[in-house]
Amino acid sequence: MAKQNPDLSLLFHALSDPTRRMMLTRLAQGPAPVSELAGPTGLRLPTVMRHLSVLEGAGLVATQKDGRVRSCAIVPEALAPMRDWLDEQRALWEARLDRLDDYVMTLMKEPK
Amino acid sequence: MAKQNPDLSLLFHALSDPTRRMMLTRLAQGPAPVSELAGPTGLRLPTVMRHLSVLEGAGLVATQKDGRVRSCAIVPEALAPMRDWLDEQRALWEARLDRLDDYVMTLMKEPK
DNA sequence: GTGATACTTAGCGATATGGCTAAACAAAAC
DNA sequence: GTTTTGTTTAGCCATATCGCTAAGTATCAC
Repeated sequence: MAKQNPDLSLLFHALSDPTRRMMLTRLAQGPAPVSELAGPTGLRLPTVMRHLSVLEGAGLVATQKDGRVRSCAIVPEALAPMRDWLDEQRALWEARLDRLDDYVMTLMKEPK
Repeated sequence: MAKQNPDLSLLFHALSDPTRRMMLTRLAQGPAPVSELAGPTGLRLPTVMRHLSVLEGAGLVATQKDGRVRSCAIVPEALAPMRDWLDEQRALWEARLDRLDDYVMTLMKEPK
């Protein structure tokens, strides 16, 4: 089986961890250095670094180093593929429900 | 750290695998027995069963057994929490951008 | 230049994940 | 009642994930 949309896999996987979602939510309020990101999690810095790199790998967060401080910021457009998938999926389901409607209508109009 | 929304974690995790997304997409066309679900994946049945139970655990799929056949169907409303999270997150980001605008405006209006 | 600060790298341990085969089970089909 | 069909369970293997500590490295403050 082909890999088909590894982006989505990375994205969903990045979001599947509460710590990472917490970090994202914090970053939604504005950029922050790594330690400030780590604070609320109660986790050690290396652990947080790992989560951060997962978020970066998924394209959800961009970072840059300023002196000895690494500043982290959210990448708003990164969620677009997820939204697209969601919409596409909903469209498929609705199409199915429509076809089901048609089918039922056909049955009802069936002579006898 | 508290667990905060394990539902979301389950949901995102379930969606982070291409095989599971493929299965979902197939199910969007209508209910299917396990073997039909397995076919396109090229994976063995026990493997597919595992994926299926992850999807079930996340509430994305409901199944029922009819004789020796297990019929699987999508649960459309299961994606709602994800959509909510997405919207909430977008709201946060937009709020932030608004505040940034305000800040910039304040700076511009600052008398000297 | 010495020390504190802010990461960063290396590496370990426990558990989870994703694939498999082999063997069991249960309902149909014959 | 035996065989086929459609799962299901048990268990193995390789790799990935998530936490940690300990020991770097690189700036900044004195």
